[in-house]
Amino acid sequence: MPDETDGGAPGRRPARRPGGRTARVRARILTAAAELVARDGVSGFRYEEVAERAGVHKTSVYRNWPDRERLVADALLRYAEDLASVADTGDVHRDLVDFLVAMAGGLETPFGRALEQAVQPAGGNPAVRQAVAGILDRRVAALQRRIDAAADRGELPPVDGSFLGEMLSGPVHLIVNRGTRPFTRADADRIVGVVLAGVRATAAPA
Amino acid sequence: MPDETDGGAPGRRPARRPGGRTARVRARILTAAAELVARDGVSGFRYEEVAERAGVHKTSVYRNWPDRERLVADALLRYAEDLASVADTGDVHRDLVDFLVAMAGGLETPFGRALEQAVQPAGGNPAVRQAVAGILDRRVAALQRRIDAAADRGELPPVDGSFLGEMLSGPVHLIVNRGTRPFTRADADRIVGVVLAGVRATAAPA
DNA sequence: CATTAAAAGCAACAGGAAGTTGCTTTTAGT
DNA sequence: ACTAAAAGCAACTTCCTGTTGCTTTTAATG
Repeated sequence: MPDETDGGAPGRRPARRPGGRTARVRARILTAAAELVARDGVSGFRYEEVAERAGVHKTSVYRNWPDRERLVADALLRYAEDLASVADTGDVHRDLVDFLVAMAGGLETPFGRALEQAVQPAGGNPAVRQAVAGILDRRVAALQRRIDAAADRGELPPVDGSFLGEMLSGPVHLIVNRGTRPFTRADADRIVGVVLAGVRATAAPA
Repeated sequence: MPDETDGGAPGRRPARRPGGRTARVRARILTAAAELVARDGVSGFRYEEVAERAGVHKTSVYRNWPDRERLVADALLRYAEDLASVADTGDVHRDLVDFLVAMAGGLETPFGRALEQAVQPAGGNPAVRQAVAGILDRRVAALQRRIDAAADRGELPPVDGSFLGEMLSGPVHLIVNRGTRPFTRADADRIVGVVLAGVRATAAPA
């Protein structure tokens, strides 16, 4: 995650110094920020508390991240790597159900909620939103690959993978975001069942 | 101290006065708050600006709504009446597509985004969340009635209306919330097509 | 229409976080 | 070992939140 590597022209010698202490300080800040964002949401975490928790002075936080939104985004991105992946056991239905259950689990996490909040179009730097949206989309991409594989094998008719991804994950997001009831494996099973049946029926109308 | 029930029963005569000016002031505050919430999101609107926009003194806002979250909720609820309804032309598919398009239109509104934000489990008074969730759910209820009507006529197999509602509106929320591309009637048509086909296929297998 | 108390207006607070600045100290890179 | 980049530090200013005591308006009541 090199963000501010030199301006560009190599001419200047003045020696930037991303090593050693600086790197340590930045890492601690990001960790602290991520924890606080997960705890308090995107709005609601405080610079001073970040500094305190990171064991770093307030000004160091401000000077490294003059933009609050960027700090949030960098913190989220740093911890966004552990995303659910999609297995390929040969049984599409089962693989998709597993994926949805894993995805729901991730979304229910405080951290997942923070990510979710960060992509909301209301409020927030557009650049940040796009960055976070990108990492969420990587999941969909994995899903799409799995679907394409199934289509190649004839398990499914050829379909638009991103559309199918939306059909599958939309209800999951809805249920988890509302938070009024837990998302269960039975939910995932019903969703996948209806969507796959629907895709098969509409693609091959007999 | 005969019948000085200050606390509970409506017996107390000391003349509360919800009429006239008070009502006007409260209405102006709610209007202003709703506009600002729509513009700046749930977090990000300021009491002082509410007061200014309402042409009312700051303390009047604070004294009427000591709780920030309650103010937001009341403002949202006041303007949440104009919700999309579901027609019944006899053609389920068409009715549902119309509904989804209308719903997407509502969600794309700054106001819709604010509502959406208010139900997020992260951050925010649980009571408020539940209130807002309630009004969003009224839409689903209308949807459910339409579906039940179709089932009665044999257009659809008997299904769990709330499940169907989630299947249909989930993808809409997802697409609109991401905000990366516009939601079109073609989207709605595809969604309804797949879901209805899926429901028919899974309920009447073979 | 006069009375009266509820509620609005007003001004002056305290408190806390955001953000800035000038200076000193540490330390990475040569 | 030297030097400048970056961290620490302290002392600000600014803005918003939330509160309080007092004055003025005005809705409700008779």
